[in-house]
Amino acid sequence: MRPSLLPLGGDEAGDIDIYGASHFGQFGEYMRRKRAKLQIQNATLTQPGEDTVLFRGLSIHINGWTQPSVQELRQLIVQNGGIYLPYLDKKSLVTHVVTCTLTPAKAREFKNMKIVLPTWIINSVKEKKLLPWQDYRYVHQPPVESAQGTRIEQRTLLSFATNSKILATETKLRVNTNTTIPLTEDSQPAELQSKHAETKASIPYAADISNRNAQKALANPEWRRTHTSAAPDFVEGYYRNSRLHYLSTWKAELRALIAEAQEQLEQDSHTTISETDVHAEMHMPRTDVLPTANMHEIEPKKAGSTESVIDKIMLPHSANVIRDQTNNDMQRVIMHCDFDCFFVSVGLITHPHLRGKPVVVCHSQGTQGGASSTSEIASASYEARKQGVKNGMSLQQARRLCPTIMTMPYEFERYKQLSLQFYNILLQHADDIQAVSVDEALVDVTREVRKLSRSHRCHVSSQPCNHDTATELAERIRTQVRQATGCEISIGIAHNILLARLATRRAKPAGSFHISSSNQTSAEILQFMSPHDITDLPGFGSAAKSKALDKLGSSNVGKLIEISKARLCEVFGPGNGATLWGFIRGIDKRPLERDGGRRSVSCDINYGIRFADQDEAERFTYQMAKEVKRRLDDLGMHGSLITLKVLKRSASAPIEPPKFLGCGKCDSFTKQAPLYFPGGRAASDDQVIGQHAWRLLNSFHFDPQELRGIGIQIQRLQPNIGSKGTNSTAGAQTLLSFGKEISSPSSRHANSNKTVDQHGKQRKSTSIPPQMGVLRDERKQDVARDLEISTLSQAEFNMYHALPRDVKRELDEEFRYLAQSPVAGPSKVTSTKGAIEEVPTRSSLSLQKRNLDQMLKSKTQRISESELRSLSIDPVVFFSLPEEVQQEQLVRTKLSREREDRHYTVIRKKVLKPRKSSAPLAEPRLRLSRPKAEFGAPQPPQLAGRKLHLEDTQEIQNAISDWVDRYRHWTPKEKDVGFFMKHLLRCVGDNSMSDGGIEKATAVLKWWLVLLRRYWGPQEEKQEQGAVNEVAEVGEAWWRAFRGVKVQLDAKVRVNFGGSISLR
DNA sequence: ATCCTCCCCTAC
DNA sequence: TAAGGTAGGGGAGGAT
Ligand SMILES: Nc1ccn([C@H]2C[C@H](O)[C@@H](COP(=O)(O)OP(=O)(O)OP(=O)(O)O)O2)c(=O)n1
Ligand SMILES: [Mg+2]
Repeated sequence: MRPSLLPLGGDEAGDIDIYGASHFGQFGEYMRRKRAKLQIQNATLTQPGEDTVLFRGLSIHINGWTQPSVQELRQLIVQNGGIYLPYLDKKSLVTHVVTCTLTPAKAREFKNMKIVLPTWIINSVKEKKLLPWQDYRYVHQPPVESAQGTRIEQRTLLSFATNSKILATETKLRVNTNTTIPLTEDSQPAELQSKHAETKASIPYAADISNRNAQKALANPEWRRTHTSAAPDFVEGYYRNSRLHYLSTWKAELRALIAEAQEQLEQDSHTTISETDVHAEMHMPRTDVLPTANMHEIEPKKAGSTESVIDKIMLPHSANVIRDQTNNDMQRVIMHCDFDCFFVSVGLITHPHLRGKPVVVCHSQGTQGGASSTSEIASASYEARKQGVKNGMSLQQARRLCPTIMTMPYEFERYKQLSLQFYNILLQHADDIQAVSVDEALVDVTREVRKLSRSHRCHVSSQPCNHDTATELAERIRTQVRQATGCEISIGIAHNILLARLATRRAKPAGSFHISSSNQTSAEILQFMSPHDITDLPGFGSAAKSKALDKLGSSNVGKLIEISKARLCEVFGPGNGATLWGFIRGIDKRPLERDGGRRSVSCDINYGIRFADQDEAERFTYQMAKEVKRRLDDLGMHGSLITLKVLKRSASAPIEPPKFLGCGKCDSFTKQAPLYFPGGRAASDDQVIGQHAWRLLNSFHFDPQELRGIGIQIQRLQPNIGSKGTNSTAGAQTLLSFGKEISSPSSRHANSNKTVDQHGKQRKSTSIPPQMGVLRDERKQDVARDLEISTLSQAEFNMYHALPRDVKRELDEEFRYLAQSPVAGPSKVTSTKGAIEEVPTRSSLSLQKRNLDQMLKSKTQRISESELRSLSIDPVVFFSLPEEVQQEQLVRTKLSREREDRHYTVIRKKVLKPRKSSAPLAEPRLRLSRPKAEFGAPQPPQLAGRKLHLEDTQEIQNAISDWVDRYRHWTPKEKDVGFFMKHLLRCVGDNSMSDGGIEKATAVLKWWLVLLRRYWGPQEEKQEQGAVNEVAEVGEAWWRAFRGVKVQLDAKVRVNFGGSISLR
């Protein structure tokens, strides 16, 4: 009865990576890039002589082992005027590849290049003339017999195509000369080829034929001004129509929504449980999953049936078990739920007459574009898929495969609506849920499946229940979704995410499929895995496939199972290798992902970018900045780091790529800078972002006409002052209100009825149960926390515990002690680690005392401005906050202060960057929401440890201003001064060819001087002693630091250049 | 060792 | 004519 795990017959490996093939035209041109070092080394090798022109204009790469050696060949190339390319990357144009042997993967990669034997170099040098490379062409021998006929055919075609003369004078050698390729103007060569290439299409022939349709359109200046990035409202219009933009946006919204629901639930359960005993828990009102639907009837505590009591008491425990321990992985029940051809399914509701036909959703409608539309297909119906049509293909490609194809327009609003209904239904059944995308989610339904099983056993007494309750539940969910949305979903079920996802493929269309850990032996699971390709595994795509093919000889899971874990790690990296090793065996221990809070906000447009001049580019950049700012505002965030990304047409790409107004093959560049606002840390400002972005863009000095894509990313995010700071966004708001329409439902009686139940009002057992796992973690942490807190004064201790739970958790996260074990450290306490026991010194006591006083004051009366300032809190900002937040802020700041003063090692929960859990204690890390509200002012003043951006005067001034300004009430930290000095010293270093290094250092010092005079002018002359007041004391410390740095710099300058730096 | 930065890669 | 966006995992390699 159990489903077979053997591969289905029928379609199989014809896995053409269509998306990869057309995606940005970058194909599998995968090459690990290394930094420029080698190229520099190389430059030093060059000996420009008079007759070194043999290889002039040629860029030659040497692949793999060669005879003679790479070094020798390199020397020959370089000495004879050629450019040696140590690595193939997409930014350099290679003309020839020299090799003795080629792996099949490489052969594919180099398919369209001139591949020659080393003897070509040697003989050319010997004869002092450039010999025809064709005579030395490397011919790849397919390792096995295999019918590679087509490929060889293509090679032949290629060599013919490139057979045209090679002039030694060519500076940029075109890899492909198009003239011999017969193509009509509407059949795009790139797509033609990718269609029947069984490998990812490499650089297509004739890639340098400019798209004539596009050229024609762009030739009209008026058209260009209204239809491309030159248009004043291009950004807005573009985003209204970009499906990928919607996909990304929706995903973020859904994740935020779910995080919010979970957070609330967690809090509720904590509160209840921590204050009550198990009995009380039985009466605990369960909060519905939907944030909006929260007030629900309290469970009529009619613990009537044994069953319900068991549920109440046991379930949290099972949930607990599920949550953390890996050895219980086999017990989880994960469902992967995914709409069948989502956009098409939705579209069919309003276009019922197209049902059963090959249909796609794309922008181009009807006969628009004729047979040559490059419009991308977002979703194809299963009828269309039978003909080979795939999501992501261009319409013209699809028309070639299926001439009768029909199109439907996008209906973005409805996608979102239906998605919300879908999620609402899933939430009714979820212990935990991960939003994968608008049409797809991973749901942990362990609890409900268990419950169903139990009740089955009850009712069907003494039957060894070979009944698949998971599938039963899946079918019920499918029915629910069908009734609510009119669309089919498919569900894959398994005990882990990997298998659930793979099961979904089997389930589709309109079905469910269960890979049961109890019914399937591990051998069967291996058998199930074996026919898959590496690209079927989540997280492994075309680049992974190339690596596998290249370095391991196969991308098939059944073959890869023979590779050792160590080898996989070598090839794919330590993390990915281990993951892959598990995946190949059907093992996947990953928990469902939770939204950890936003870390960056960005917008990119890589379509329709066609500037005529700088002005257009500038205007566009400001449009983008405005968009980014809007997104930040919606999130209530701002950030202090900006990254600009630019796509520039690759030298080898045609002016107009095959895809209409696409970006084509591009080189990509990024540059980042700190983002400063005039008044300090205000909310974001689109003009300021625009200026930064434009300045960065300009710094590349690219021809505006060559630009093909622009992106602005903001990082190091912080909540805006006074902002609620929750994850709720405008989008989430919409979602929430939508959620209200769905009544909270239930599940306790769910097993008694098969219809979508009406008793929704009765109970809410459907809600997520209290998360015992989390609770447990929290308790564990409580211990640690109390330890830490014990170093606080009693008043602080009290206040700490009076804080709202979530705030406490935040503080806890934010300030963890690394040193908790009583390591008997050396009496010297410089190594900040493990110095705990030395702490209770007099100074710390007095510190406590002082804080106590301040704490008391802050509780009873308004804290004074000067006190605030002493904590580097801006009084104006402070008093504008709600009182609770004020308190939180005070405690937060004081905790931080005190601990630092005591030389504790404080691990700041990188509020800005809580990436990897570096958590030294408490292994299962409690996942927390982002800080709710935080001051912009007392930012952890982190100068050291981060890259200093000292590219231009503006940045220099900003960086120093920021530093001095933030610390103006404090003496500068030695560490920061040292860090700063080190950078300056490097500027005037001997080894670096730093042109302008001295100037830069001088500029820095000058600006520093300006600031010091501004703040502490009077102290400049005073030597040591006689600090009249605190301010003067601080000022003198700053001046001392300045003089110290100046002395060091002077010393080094004297050595390296003679003379000293003049600041005059 | 562990961090940080600057990428690449992946997914829908 | 079409609307190839985006957040986040992870790795390489340098800094600390
Ligand atoms: N290259 C792509 C892939 C997907 N999508 C959009 C349209 C899809 O309908 C939706 C969901 O993507 P899926 O991968 O789930 O594909 P479908 O739902 O269309 O088909 P199925 O899930 O049945 O395979 O995302 C898109 O716009 N472009
Ligand atoms: Mg789908």
